[in-house]
Amino acid sequence: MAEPYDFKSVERKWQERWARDHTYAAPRIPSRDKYYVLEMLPYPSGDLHVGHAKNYTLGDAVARTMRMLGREVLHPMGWDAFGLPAENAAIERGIDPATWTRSNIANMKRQLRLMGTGYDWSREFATCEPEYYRWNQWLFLRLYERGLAYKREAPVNWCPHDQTVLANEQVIDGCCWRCGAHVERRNLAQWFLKITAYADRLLADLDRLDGWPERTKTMQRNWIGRSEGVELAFGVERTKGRIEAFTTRADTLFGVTFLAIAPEHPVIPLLKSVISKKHAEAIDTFASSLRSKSELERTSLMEKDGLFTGAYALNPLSHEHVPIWVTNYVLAEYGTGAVMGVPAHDERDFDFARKHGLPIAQVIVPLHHREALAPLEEAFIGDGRLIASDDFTGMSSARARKAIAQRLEAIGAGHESVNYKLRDWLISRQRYWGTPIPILYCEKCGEVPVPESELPVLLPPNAPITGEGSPLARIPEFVNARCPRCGGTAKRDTDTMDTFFESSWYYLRYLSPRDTQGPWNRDEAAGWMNVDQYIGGAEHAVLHLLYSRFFYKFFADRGWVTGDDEPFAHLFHQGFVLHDGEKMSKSRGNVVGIDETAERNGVDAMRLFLLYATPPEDTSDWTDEGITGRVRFINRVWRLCEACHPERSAEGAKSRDRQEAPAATTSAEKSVLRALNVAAKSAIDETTSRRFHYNTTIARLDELLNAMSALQREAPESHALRYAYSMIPLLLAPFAPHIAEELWERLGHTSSVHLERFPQPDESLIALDEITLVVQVNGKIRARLAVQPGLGEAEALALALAEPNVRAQLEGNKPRRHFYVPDKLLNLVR
RNA sequence: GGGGAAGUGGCGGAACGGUAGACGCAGCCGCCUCAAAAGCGGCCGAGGUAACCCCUCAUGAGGGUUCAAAUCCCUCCUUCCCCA
Repeated sequence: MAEPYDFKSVERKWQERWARDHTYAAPRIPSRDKYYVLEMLPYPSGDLHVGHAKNYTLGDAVARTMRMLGREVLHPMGWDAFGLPAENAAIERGIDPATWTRSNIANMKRQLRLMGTGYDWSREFATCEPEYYRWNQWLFLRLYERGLAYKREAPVNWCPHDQTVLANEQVIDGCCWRCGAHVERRNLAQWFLKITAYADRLLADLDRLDGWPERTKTMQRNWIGRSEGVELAFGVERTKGRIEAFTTRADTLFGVTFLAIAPEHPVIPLLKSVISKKHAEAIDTFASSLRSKSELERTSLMEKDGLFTGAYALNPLSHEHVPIWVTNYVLAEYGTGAVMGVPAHDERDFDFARKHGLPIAQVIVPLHHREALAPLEEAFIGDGRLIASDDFTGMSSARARKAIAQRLEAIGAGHESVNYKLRDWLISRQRYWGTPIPILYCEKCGEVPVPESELPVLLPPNAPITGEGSPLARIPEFVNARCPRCGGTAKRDTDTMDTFFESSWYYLRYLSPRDTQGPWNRDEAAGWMNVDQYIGGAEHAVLHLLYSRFFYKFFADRGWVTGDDEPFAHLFHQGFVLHDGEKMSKSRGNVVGIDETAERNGVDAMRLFLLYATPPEDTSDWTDEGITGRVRFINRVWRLCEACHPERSAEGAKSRDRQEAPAATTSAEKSVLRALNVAAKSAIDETTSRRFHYNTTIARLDELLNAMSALQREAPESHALRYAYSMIPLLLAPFAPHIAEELWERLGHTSSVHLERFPQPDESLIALDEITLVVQVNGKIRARLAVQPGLGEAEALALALAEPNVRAQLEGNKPRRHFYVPDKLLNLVR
């Protein structure tokens, strides 16, 4: 019995060799066909498990295959190192966030190497390094110059547990995305990035992103939420004030029976001048009861409620007086903070009118009707024909929307307008472990940007991190500064940036990670961008992936990047990994770690199993039985190749050159050569089509081993077998890089198999000598004919009609029609 | 409430309108062995048949398009994901 495969020492040996030789280093500027493949940079949370491994294994297999197909591959890795968990560790265990983060990075880097991934580590960086976040500050100032970063007081999502403000995207079901605490509303002065200035381009360019999953694009479209309509003004009676409202249904304007405004609406002080004291007090009570409620509660969870203000507004076209109500479901931040109430034609307005006894005025009827329907049981929300709408009566909804918009415009009471659900991106965080916002507040000069020469504004060490309030605000040496304009005393902004800021451009930093002249080198960016294949979880569909597109468009507008103004040409979302059908979590204690798996099964087996278990986009299940199949595979490869090993010394020198495929004579030999080429074709097709269903490729490798076993039993000295031995390392290289490298070396090669060319499939060796032609009668299989490929239609028909079973089914008749798919099937229709 | 994806043997899956179940896991039988493990070979959707052949049924349910549907279309059911 041959010695068993010692995966542990082989895997360690090659991981060390690859690190020593910089096997996966990419050139500064690509000289030929470049391929930039990137997995979303990880947050250094501590330990990697097999769920992470699935993501990185996929990216690694893609990178290795493309490299072997002759592309110049950039495959970098870094660390999204700012963020709350480091600070929480500081609060809970008194560990310095920087220390905690650094040790996690060291551990995770070790684990990534342990997985046998081929990254260009010379490009590694962590976003918490001053050399990185200085460029965050630099980019912030560039946005600031253009008016794309601005500060304003706004009601914000406040997490009472993490004591910080959250972006809308970080509020999940009314709760904090990180800690799950209930989110409240508060008013604070905050920094925003004006992503809304790019709303139209972010939406329109989705249509060009052919390499993105449709569902991700749909999510972004919904998030941007473009709607076309009319912005119109209602005059407030007995005042000179106006209330602006946006509607997509201008055709229902004559059906307005009330106006709903947010309790925070700026018109309220004006209303108070014309209403009774009792009404004014009631409004205040109502508003204060809502102040701490989250948006979700107000718009979805709470019952629609409201209060008549005592004031009336004037419909600009019908000149009707409509009561003004404050409601809990209209939000000051959305649109104009006011909504025209049309109970007959809007579900929410209908419910509200019923509850509060407001009139329901029908102005739209279905196209085939001429008069109002009997009292409505529910709102009629469809398009139709207008009734009771002055001279717009009789028009279709679509025509009336245009006509009414024009009339409003003519009388100066409105105009056509586009509204977006997308709101500006709030980036201020009252936290320590992030990029300080490079702004000073001078007693004389006001808001002053930190000059470029003074960047980076360093994060001070030894901050008092207690979990309450802003740590930076409690460090006088940090807060107190000189005004760069007047030299007087100034105070620093004590907020840090949302960590999504740094992850919106990190893919550019890999191109020149040590650059001191700019965030990236423009020549290298021109050479490498955009990212050819981006791989990461679907949970980032509207967060990171939208912010990155926004940033990149800004960079393109500034001329800092050239070519396409989209950063990611192709996007792939991998599915996650369960353990025995359950989600992996520390609390369940069912996390399958990288270290234990490497120890027990070897990482080549782990990588093969992760790719083999399911298509990569599907959820997969880690089971102990599942991986045994891949452990067997590895051992089987080893045994088969060891059987050939004694001949190595004699053949070694010869086998160093790429061998020609020997002529196969027996069917077992043909099977081996065919399986070899089929496997190569599968790997190439799955990669270049970007389907990445390597589960099928690995099944083809199983078949190759089966064919080789059969040939070995039959003719152990066969040249075809020896040829297969010489090719197997190349085929395995993208998926099981260690054993591939070891076998390659044992064949006598001195250079890395990962820098070799992948075998090009030979179609003539894939073709079969004899194929099975299926004969159907009326779509049901009635015979299988063993024929030569390329058989003509007439011959096929003649052979089929000679089959007894076919004749029996035809009952002596001639088929009326037939359909012939060459080399596949013949369907006879009776 | 809205949007999206998916339902195939005991299990993971394969089949990109043309032979349903590749490949693996589990199971069963055999070889090897004193024995076991490992390994190697074989069987493995359901029913009919002594049996090979062959026949019938079968891709969540029901309908449709087509010479031909797991695949395309419609309705429903279930599960998962995203958004509100």
